[in-house]
Amino acid sequence: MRLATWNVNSVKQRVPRLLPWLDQRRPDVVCLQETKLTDDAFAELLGSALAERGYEFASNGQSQWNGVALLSRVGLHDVERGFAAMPGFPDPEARAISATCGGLRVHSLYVPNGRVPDSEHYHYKLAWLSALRDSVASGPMPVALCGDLNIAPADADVFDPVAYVGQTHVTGPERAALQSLTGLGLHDVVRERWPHERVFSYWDYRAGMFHQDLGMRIDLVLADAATSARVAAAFVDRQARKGTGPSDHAPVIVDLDEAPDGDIGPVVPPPSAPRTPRRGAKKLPQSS
DNA sequence: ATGACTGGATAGTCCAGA
Repeated sequence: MRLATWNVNSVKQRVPRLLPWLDQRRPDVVCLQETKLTDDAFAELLGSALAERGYEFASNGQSQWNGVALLSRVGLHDVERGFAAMPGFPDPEARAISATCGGLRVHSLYVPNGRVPDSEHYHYKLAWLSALRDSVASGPMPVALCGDLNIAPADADVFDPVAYVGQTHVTGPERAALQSLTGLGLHDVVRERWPHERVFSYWDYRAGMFHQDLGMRIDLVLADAATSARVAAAFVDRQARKGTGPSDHAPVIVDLDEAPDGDIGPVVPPPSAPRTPRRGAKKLPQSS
């Protein structure tokens, strides 16, 4: 099962990148963040294109800001928007959706930015993460938390740790909140696969930051031990950050081998299009 | 150069992102 998460920075603007990416990468389950559309507008924009590709979908959106969604062609059951005791600012925001897909409880998360350490937004971020932790602790297993966590887990996850001192995404309390999540027994599967490599998932649009690979790794997949033991490949799809009209985030893709007790796998057969790469296509980083 | 880019809402520019 191929699981992916992507902060698309407006799904309306990203349609010309999202649909070809679905056709090329053929993920079974996709977590989207920053869709920036209401649920009605999301269904209107993508409903038929997703159905053609065999995806069911569920979104939790609002106009203008935030918005998350799940796409799946391995089932989409027990959809929950938000989570128990999720704080608002002050009203609840569209930052979380979860569902059971192919036997896995999948969460698509867009953690609040935090803006400035010790600001109201920052404390909101920490409270939101704390409530998420409690919700996941009492929720179903196996589980994968996927999305834009807006925290760089370690100094190696930012291009210049010195430049980030005093900024959000790297502060002690944010990293402690992330550790409280992984303390539930969840594994940061991309970092475990690439323990020493420079791996980023976000690059500022400005000043050629992507071209210079000056970014951060803030888009994460956190999976329980049994699921992380199924990881066959885990990587950032940098190709999706290149070219015309990209998001400022790249997708994170995780391939899971079949579950020992029998993951039913895709319920919709893949289209018969050839899987051979284009001539001149560049190889993606693979896990073996 | 407390900037550079992009998106959304708006109708001039401002807020937000990270």
